[in-house]
Amino acid sequence: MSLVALRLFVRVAATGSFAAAARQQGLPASSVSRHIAALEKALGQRLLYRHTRAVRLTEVGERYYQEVREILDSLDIATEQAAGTASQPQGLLRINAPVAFGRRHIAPRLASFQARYTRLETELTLSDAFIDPVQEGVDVVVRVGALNDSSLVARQLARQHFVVCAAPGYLERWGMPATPDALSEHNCLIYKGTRGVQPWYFRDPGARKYRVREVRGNLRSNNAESLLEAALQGQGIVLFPTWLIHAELKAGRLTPVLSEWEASGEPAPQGIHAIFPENRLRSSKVAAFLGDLQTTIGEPPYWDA
Amino acid sequence: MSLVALRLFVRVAATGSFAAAARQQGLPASSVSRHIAALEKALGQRLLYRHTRAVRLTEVGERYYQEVREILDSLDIATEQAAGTASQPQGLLRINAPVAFGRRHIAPRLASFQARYTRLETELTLSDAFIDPVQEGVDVVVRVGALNDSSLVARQLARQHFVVCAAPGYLERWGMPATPDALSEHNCLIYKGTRGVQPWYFRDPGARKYRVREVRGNLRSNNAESLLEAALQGQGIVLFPTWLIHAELKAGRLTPVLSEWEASGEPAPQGIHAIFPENRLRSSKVAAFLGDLQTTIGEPPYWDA
DNA sequence: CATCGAGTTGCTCATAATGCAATTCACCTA
DNA sequence: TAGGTGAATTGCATTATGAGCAACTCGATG
Repeated sequence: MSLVALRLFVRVAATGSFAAAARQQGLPASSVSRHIAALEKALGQRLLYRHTRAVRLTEVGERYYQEVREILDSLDIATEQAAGTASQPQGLLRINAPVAFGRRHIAPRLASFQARYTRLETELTLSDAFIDPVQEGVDVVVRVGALNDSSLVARQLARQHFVVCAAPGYLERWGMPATPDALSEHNCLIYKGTRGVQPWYFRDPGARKYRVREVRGNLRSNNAESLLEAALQGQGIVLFPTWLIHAELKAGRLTPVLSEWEASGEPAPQGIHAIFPENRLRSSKVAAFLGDLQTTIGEPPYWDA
Repeated sequence: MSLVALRLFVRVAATGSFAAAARQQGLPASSVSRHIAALEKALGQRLLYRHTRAVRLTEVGERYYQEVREILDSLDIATEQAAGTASQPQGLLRINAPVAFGRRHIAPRLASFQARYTRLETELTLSDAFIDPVQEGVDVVVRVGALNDSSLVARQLARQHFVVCAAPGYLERWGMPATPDALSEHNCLIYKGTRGVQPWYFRDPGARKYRVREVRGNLRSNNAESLLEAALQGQGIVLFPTWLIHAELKAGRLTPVLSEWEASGEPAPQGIHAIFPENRLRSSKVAAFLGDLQTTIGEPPYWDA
């Protein structure tokens, strides 16, 4: 019985696919198949139902999977601690983040991060769909907004603030709205994602609750950067989190609007979180990354400072 | 990093010797050396001080050993449970017992035990010196008498009773002692072990405490069977636990003496115990063996019935 | 009905483990 | 103090094990 076989089994069980496990481990699918077969032979027990499209765990496979997963995690932690005593974190750190956030705030930080931890390789994947770190075998997942899952640990990296803004050219031409209600007279470029049109919330100075204001415009998109591009060209007013547009604000290519009112794209304050399986917290790789990220982002985050 | 390397490391750490680990796993010592070296290389850390005679754990080695040992145990349990669902316990069961007890009460039971669990191999080693199951890699250790160690779990198999007895020929010739005090007029064959001469304790009918009686004789030995042999030939009176001499008593080759007095070789009642590491309790091999042993011994044990 | 993706199997090749022998080294004994 | 002994390491030839590639099977999808 070999460790690789157990690792592959865990990956197969988590992903529900031999091919996915093979890709993650960088092995041919045939090896995966043979390793799993060897494992089953050693146990004298079938671990997976090979159904045509997906692979499902047997009853004993399910129990075995739960236990082996924990065991391998413990082993990795123990090994890492033994290896890491007096030395740096090493190995492979797999990070997943949303495309926009990752490009702006993760990728630029990786150079100095890796310069500091030279023995660390990183694998950064950017995707906007939610990723289960367990299923994908990822160490840290960065997500913006609501947290739904529960079996994972989340650590807040920063609060998310929104600003309403437009290009100076737009404001010169159409004027600066004086109140949120005045937005109805303006062309608002609105994000429309899987959850439908994103409402614009405003909080009056001193008030506690956000209130929705009607906004309309001639462009909606499920791609924030397209809206941003349009706004930069003076097409209209946008509502975006500060981490997304701080460079444009700082460079003056966008001008804040209605800054006395606190704006938001969500009915409640949101944060940017790092999410990971509970036991990864003890991993020095993850700890180093989170530490680096939190200090470089700072409080308040550098894009809000 | 391979499982065998980890297993070997645990064995080396437990025994403090490459050679012993190699023997236990049935591998050449060179393989052990190389596996450990590979493990250390993978960790980038030295795990063992190769001192000339013995091998000692490094500080990180010590921590790693503790963790890996538990991890491997968990893995074995999980694997066994997965493999054993709906099937019989299988694999290798390593038993250690005292020579006299093992020959009389373990070895004769193994045939029926293994007939019942056909997929189980057993390895019975008999030794009188105390054996640390962790160190020796043994599943179950049977010991008679006092329990000193603590990190292990002990389960009582039977209470130990002593009888004073002699061959009929001896009693015909020298008479039957009427009271314990009368033993001073008799030739008592006395066990003398590492703890010195074994005193003979007696408890008056109805009394609670044992009292030592002076006994003397012309033969002392640290080998119970030699004393037994001498007693069978009519040389003198012996004090022995019933499990040791029940066959001779039943066959009439030895006759109990002073049966109104409760005799003992220890100041307090003693038992016969199965001892094993705590987590082995969940092993179905061990569970099957203990179950079989307890039912075949019975309560009271068959040698006392 | 054809195509595609997923899993398995056959085959070759390279890497790694094994087992044996030789060597080193400290300790123990004569 | 020299030789013997047991333990660990190293070298080397043999063997076995896993990787990688390609061909094949089998459902599902469009």
